[in-house]
Amino acid sequence: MKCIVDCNSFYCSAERLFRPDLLRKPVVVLSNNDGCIISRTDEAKAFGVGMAGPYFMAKPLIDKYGIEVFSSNYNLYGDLSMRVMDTLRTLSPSVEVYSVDEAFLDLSHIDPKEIPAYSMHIRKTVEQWTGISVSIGVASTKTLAKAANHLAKKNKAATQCVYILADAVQEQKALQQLRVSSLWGVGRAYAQKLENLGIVSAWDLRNMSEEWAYRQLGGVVGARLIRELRGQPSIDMRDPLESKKMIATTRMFGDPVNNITDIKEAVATYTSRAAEKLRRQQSAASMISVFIVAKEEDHMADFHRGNSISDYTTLPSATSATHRLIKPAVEIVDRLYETGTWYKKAGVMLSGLVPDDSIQANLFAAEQVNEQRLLMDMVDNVNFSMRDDVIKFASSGTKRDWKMRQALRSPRYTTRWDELFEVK
DNA sequence: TCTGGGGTCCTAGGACCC
DNA sequence: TCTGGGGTCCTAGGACCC
Repeated sequence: MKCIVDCNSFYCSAERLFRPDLLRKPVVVLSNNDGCIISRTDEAKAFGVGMAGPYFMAKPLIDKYGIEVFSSNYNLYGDLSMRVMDTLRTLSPSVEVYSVDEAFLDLSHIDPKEIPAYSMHIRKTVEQWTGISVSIGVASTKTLAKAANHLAKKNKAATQCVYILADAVQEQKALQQLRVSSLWGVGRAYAQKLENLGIVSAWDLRNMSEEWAYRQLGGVVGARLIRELRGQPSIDMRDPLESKKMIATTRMFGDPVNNITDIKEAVATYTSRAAEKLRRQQSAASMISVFIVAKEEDHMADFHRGNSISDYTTLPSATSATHRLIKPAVEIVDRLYETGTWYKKAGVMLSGLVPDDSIQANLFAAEQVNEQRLLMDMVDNVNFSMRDDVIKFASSGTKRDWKMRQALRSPRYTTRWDELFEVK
């Protein structure tokens, strides 16, 4: 059996951990730049606060009901996420971290009769060890486990946050209750298409043929979805050692920017960030692309499809050295930038990733390459152990007008000595 | 006035090769 | 003057996820 463990309102729960006064109060957490609501507690939801909606639109509701608001604090969430995942790894030999707040567990080592008790044990252990409450779904496939999890969350009181689909009868009952739109793998576009075709419940979809799904729902992906819904495992557990195939760092600016120096500073900074991620997984990149997005005049326009222009450079040889990536990145900015235009966002993407050959003392690499790698390791270590970016490249700038807004961030209780939680 | 960031997989279609 | 079939590699774009 496959099990999904999902932290309840993760970012909000993380904030509450250090603010027990907010325990049963409505709380929301905002995206970078304080733009959207990306996490909300059940209490906030009950007041009608929507998910992923713009903050400014929910503001009246938030003020009216005195909802507590936080800017996102990724240092805190990342640290708590690690603790949750470490706990899960003591409970199953096979754990796939699916996102910052979710993991799949293989429970084939547990006797089927023991699964309800074991699931409850997982939930209680994580809560006791980390203070984070989780919801659990268990079923024969990942997709059905996600569906079970959805039902566990929908009625926390009755399910105690655990829902198990042990046989075909329970699967049918569950799928009949779910709309297609809440299935894992069915997004907005497909949900609309399916409902137009009169396929409303997850059970309706389960009863369509694989060939039909192949034609209507994106080829092999659609056919696989049908098999999963029928209880035929078709999405395997992923190898935890797999590394990323692309690394990106992209941000909205705090305020729109119209001079090339600011944009180059931002791009240099994002490149440093991306290069750190690259070195962490011991890869080197052979291609770098940069995009910048102009601020559109029409605010009603679909903001996700802004006027993005991009270009890329293929590097003479794969590298993970920050300075060798920054140079081509800012050269791309020169090609893209148009005088007089206001820009609101930029991003850097590293691809064509290969294992880094220049790691530590590689006897076969030129001495100079090893030196670069050692320098980078040193920079990473200092930046990790001290504060953000104690050491940075001059091209990243020092004043950073384009930096994002984070007006309401909580202290980094668990990762900064000077922001530790104080007990009086 | 104000709408996030970081990923994955898949398909279609063009360029090129023999 | 006529002009096949099969394969690979690449990019762009669409769909999805949290």
